[in-house]
Amino acid sequence: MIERPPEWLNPPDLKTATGIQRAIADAVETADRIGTVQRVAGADTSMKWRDSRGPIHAAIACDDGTVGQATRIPPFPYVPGYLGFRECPALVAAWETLAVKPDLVLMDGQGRSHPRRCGVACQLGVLLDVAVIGVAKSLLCGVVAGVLGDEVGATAPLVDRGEVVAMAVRLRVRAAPVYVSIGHRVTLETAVAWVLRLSDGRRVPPPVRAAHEAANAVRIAHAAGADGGNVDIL
DNA sequence: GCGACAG
DNA sequence: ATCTTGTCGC
Repeated sequence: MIERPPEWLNPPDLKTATGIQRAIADAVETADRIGTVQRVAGADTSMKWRDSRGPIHAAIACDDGTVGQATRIPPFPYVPGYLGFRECPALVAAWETLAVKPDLVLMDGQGRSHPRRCGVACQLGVLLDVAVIGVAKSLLCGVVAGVLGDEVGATAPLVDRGEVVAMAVRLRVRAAPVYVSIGHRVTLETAVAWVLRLSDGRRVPPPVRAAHEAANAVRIAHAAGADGGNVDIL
């Protein structure tokens, strides 16, 4: 049984990055009651449109406003089921630029809800040895069992080949759910509790949004030559 | 064989 | 994933 968090956050000022950062910090203040987590971050990557062989820009956005970032050339184009092998090199490099490491990371993508039960969130968690929760916006495998309620906070299990591999969670009314799954060192129940705690009434939780924005910023800066065209090829 | 397919 | 323009609702 999953307990609903007692209170919801006020919507942040979405027009500014500081608004998002405040939302994350506020959420962590009330969320650390369900664990020993001190610092939360979001992780995401960005790339040029229709250029699945081009550089991958990774960002890890922490709740204190610091951002780890890196750019890498992926070893192969996008193939469903192999995303972790494309994104993890850049993500690990971004992690290494952080002076202070987070205790919990919300990764944009699947964790156990993967054909071989090892999505990008699992891979990242193992490589970094840190707790990771997978937050995906669409499905790679599995079907939602039963009916997902219309209300914010509604959940329904995602089943693949007889296993519950994730939980569909509605974070915004009249919006599609996100799929929360185990990444690393966290149970599905705890993962869902964290996502609910960190949510602010929008479809995607603030840490993932912040990481998305940060990764986009890295890509824009790279395109403008602000990084001197620096790309470490692995 | 056919369709589906995170980011 | 990313790009672009327009429309709808609070």
